[in-house]
Amino acid sequence: MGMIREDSRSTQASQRGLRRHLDEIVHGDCEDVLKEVPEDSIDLIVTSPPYADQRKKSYGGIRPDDYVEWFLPKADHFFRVLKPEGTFILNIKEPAVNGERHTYVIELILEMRRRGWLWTEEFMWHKKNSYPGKWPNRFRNNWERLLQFNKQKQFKMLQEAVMAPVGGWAKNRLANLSDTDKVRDESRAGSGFGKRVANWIDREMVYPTNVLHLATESSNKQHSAVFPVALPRWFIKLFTEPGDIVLDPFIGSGSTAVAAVELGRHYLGIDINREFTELSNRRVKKTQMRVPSLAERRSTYYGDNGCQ
Amino acid sequence: MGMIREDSRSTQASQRGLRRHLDEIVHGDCEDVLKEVPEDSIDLIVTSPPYADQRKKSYGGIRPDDYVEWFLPKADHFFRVLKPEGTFILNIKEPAVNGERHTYVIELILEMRRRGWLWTEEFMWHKKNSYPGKWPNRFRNNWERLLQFNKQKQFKMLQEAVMAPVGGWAKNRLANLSDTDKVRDESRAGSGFGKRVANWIDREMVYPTNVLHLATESSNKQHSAVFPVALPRWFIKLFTEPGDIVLDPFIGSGSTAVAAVELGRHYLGIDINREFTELSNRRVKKTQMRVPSLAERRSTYYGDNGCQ
DNA sequence: GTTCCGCATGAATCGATAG
DNA sequence: ACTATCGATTCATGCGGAA
Repeated sequence: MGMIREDSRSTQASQRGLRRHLDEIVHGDCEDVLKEVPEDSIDLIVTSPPYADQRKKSYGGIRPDDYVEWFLPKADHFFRVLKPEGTFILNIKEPAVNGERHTYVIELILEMRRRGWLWTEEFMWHKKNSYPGKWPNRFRNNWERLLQFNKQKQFKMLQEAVMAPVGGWAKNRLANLSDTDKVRDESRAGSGFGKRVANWIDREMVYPTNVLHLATESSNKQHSAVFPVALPRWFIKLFTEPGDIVLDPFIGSGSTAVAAVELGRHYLGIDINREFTELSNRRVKKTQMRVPSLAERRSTYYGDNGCQ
Repeated sequence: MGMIREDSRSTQASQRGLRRHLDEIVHGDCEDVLKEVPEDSIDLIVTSPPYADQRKKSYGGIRPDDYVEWFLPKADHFFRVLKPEGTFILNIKEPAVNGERHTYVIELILEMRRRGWLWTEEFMWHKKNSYPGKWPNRFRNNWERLLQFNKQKQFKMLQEAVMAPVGGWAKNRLANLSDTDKVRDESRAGSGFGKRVANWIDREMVYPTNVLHLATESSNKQHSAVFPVALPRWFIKLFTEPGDIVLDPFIGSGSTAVAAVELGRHYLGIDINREFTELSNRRVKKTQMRVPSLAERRSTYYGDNGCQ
């Protein structure tokens, strides 16, 4: 445990079982795949597992009442492979069942604490564009939980990496810039908007809060990613350094791997659905081709957590 | 239960024990005071009880580990006095203790369900002005829970009363228009943009979500209420009709009573701290003097839940 | 009258110090 | 070792006075 700083570089990647899967998206049950991953080797786990669902489907068909039992053995594996100073971010939200919010998420928190996890924080994801709909006894759900678990009270956290422009007009100006605008302004090294952003970093940046304001990525042509890349990106910047290893055991459409590649981190993705692994592998490959420029740009700025 | 509509008017107020305290803020322990309130007589309970605290103080000195035990007998009283179709809104948030979020809130949810409550929904209060500070392992807390409990699956809910103008959405639409579009629109008819926005606000109303964006009234020198009036106001409009009865058993600076008066509902406030009851009684008196005009104005509009 | 600047004010949390 | 107290840190908001 005294060699944390050295471990956090890619020396860990040379370990046998891990090297086999490093920077890959593997098809399989994460419980099986993780058996081949050495203990204390992962810097960050960030994932959005299949939510509990009433009806049986090929993917994500866990009944709410069975969810805790289904999840706990996997959480044990996560505990084993996570570095002592690493972090586990779990995106989850209980559905309404029988007119009530189901209790499996809060039961899961209690059970994970009994198994050694620390429930360090609960971030709130405000989903700015939520699913439409109307019910007589309920409004649309517009938020999800981002549970932070750790193995010990001292964990790696790089708060400066996610500082955001100070509140008010500055934030709105930035939020309204499109990605292409950002690229254009950065590239024209001169008196563009990007340069002024750099000035603000020195003076007018504040630490964020535990509320994240992000829109879901709506209808991306290929895949319907409910887990927007900005979400893993934020936590990867916060809890890892370049060269560290990020694990997503339910990687779905690959957002976590995309974010890891963009930020120069290693990734290990797992999914039990073969189509998803193939899809996300293609998506990550595309990212890797355009990443050299992105890696530098994104690491300098891109530090907002949405609006407010 | 078949006379819900009649009961929801002030006929209930004629019952003996209730009439004694109606439209008053009473000094005492809510467990004692509520013994004098008949069962099934309250339409809405909305409250922000003292949060658990490490240190002992005169007000709010409950230790986190003792909180569930302290709260449950009170919750039993709330259950008794609440009408079958009534709602209980509980504003609460767990502090960080020993590097972790304490679990007493989620334990309380589980215990209240065992005692017959339905955990219908969890609204999220995004506190736009959160307490400052910086710590090595944690960001500032920027949200609190608003737990909704009910006695039965069918409860009174008047969704139209809290519909909000599309405001933010309209603004974003405008912001995303190209510059040339803006110029063209501004040049047109002089008055231009602002007027169009106003038209949209008047016309397009949408149902809110389960995320509320409100700032605390901390900077208010008269009464520094961490529970802003807008919060009880929103739930009173959503879950009661004019003439209904609202209970706040930990009324503090009186925000719930102020909102009830503004909206033409009866209130019953309780607080164990005598200074608070006197303060909030004065505050409510002031509200009652200016309310006749307010009641009409507020009931027509004032329906936003913050930014969005 | 507007706009702008300064200032007080928080449901906070951690780590150190003291009993 | 365990518990109570204290200092340091930090930012959105609304008020009041000034330009």
